[in-house]
Amino acid sequence: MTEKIPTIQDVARIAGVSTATVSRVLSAPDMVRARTRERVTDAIESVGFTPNMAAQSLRRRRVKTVLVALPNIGNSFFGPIVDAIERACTERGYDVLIVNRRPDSSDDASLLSYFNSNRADGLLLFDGSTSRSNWSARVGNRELAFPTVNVCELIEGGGLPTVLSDNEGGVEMAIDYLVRMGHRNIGRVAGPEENVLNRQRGLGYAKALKRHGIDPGLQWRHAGPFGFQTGHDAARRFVELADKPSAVFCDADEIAIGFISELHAHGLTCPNDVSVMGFDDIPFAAQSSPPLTTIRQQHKQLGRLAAELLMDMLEGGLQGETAHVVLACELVERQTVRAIAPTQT
Amino acid sequence: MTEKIPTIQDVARIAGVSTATVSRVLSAPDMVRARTRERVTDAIESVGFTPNMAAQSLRRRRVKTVLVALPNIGNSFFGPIVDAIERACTERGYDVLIVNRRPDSSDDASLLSYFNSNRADGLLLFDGSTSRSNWSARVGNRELAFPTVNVCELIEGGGLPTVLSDNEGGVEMAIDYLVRMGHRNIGRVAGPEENVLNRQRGLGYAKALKRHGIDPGLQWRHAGPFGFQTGHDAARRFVELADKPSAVFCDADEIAIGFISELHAHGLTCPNDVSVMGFDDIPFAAQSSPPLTTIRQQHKQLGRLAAELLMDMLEGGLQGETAHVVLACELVERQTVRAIAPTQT
DNA sequence: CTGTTAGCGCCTTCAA
DNA sequence: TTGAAGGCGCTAACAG
Repeated sequence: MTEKIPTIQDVARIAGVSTATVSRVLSAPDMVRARTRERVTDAIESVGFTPNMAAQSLRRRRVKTVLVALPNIGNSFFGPIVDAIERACTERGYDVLIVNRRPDSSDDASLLSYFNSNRADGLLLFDGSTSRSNWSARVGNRELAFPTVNVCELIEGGGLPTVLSDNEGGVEMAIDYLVRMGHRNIGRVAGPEENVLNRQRGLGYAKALKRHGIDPGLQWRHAGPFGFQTGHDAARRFVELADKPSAVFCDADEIAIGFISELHAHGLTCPNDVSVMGFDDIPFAAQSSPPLTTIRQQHKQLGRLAAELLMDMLEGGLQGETAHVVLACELVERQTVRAIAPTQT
Repeated sequence: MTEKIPTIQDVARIAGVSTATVSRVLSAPDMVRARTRERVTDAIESVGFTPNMAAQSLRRRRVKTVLVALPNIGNSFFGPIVDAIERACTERGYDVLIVNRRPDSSDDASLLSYFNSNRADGLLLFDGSTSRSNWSARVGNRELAFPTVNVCELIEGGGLPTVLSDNEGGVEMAIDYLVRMGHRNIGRVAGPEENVLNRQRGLGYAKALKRHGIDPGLQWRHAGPFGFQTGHDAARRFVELADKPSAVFCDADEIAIGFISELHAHGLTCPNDVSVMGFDDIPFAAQSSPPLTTIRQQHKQLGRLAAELLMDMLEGGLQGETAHVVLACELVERQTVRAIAPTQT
């Protein structure tokens, strides 16, 4: 029944050659005479030989595997990105290992162990917690040896190659748009305080407001983790507000959608009572009612570029600088923003 | 800078013991005298030793890795399930490898190669295409040797252990509920024809309708792949209907949400003009406007049970029968279904 | 309780 | 162009 899995030895025996020749046929076919090569190929075919990756990895010291460390696989924002990563990796023969990054303390060590134990050659790291300053502290030690690319978020001062969106510019774009639509009292529901994205987006928010002569410090603000819940919380506080902003920018689509949803539960509607914008353009943004006006990140590109950059590094490219790729965002106008006649605050 | 990664030899040398002893400390500590053990532990600590998994796998013939093959990572339905799988696996020291299952032909072979090449010990397979009858054909050959658990969907006649929801019962529950709310003209937007889920859910749909004296054959129906697009298409056809059903059951939440969204674009509203139900209870279902009434699958449980079943198999449990786990669904009443006075069709 | 030994399957000099 | 041989790092008998 369960026949033994064929090894390179079996192939060699059947083809009447040495294992070295079989190995060459696989990794350097040109070194083998055509006739020999054909016999070997046939033998491989006939027994259905697949190189044992454990053995191969042990010899070659690389496993052709990329580790993807996410804060939360369940978050729909990551779906398309992981999809793109998987595609790019598969194309180049790499496997994709997924781990959920728990906030738990000593997690860094466990990520590193993937490298030390030869389970992954490189790391695609989604991590934006500034509190994790320890990562950068390790740079210069052996830790640096784990080829890593920051994706979407980044560890400031970590000195790692990075692929992310122009968060600051994206938010500016959002605010500019809201102002153009007549809004001058623009609240914000921010992401988690300890996250770089929160900072970057906050910068864009403040910068754009100032440019339009609006004091960012005077605007309503709420912050919390990325997710619906933060939107709910914000909405519950919003409805109590005496002087309500006419528009609210949310740091993430999930927050925006949660915000609108909870608003509805309280009898307010968007965009009649408030205009709302999100950030990300997750697949659901276009489906929610009303469809969400938002800033699009290039999910697919982010994933693909990060993966390719990492694989290039693994294969010896990237001799020079530390790459830092910033992708532009795009305004997606849908129906959660209403034009109003400018009033004073 | 990049110091050499320590091996078991280094540890042995430092601790003044043989590599065998170090190995024992790691896998069978009780076999080692306490004092020796401590010396070894210290040595391990001091050099930061982590066993090389490639070497370990080569010897042990197992890689402690589970392969998860999804039809579409991007689909938000899978998020929570993959999350649960990853949790369960991590708890027991398994890694999770992810592949997107492309509909491309000979994909089966590539999945098998994960086993043959010793990259994964077992497979969690999300596949419900009945056209894929070849998989079952292989059972009995070496193919069977790849320990596999079907999740959510299943390959009929594949004879593989399976973990899924009671799809038939779930849909019955939905229809019963709609009837209870006064609906007797109940359309359906189905999933892809070639998918088992479509069949199972169709069975429940027909069964429940018949039980209530309604002819399933007379109801409006539309089918398409799981995803928003199918909901859109269905809605565009729906608005043209002369005799509109008062309620529509959708085979998936994404379909339902797409349906409602497109309905709105055509000036119809839910539940005033139509009542709509979905299936799955994806995270967004609760956030959409209006919040979606749906049938909940136990995502976390599905993922966890499947993973544990597989790991049990890998570790020698499951000597006996082929497990077939069916989880109950649950009705989640929200706001997309309206009670109406019963009328005749 | 601990050490010695012999590979797991593959790649890669080094010779022929 | 091909083969022989050694070893990657670890584990699992088998001795002691």
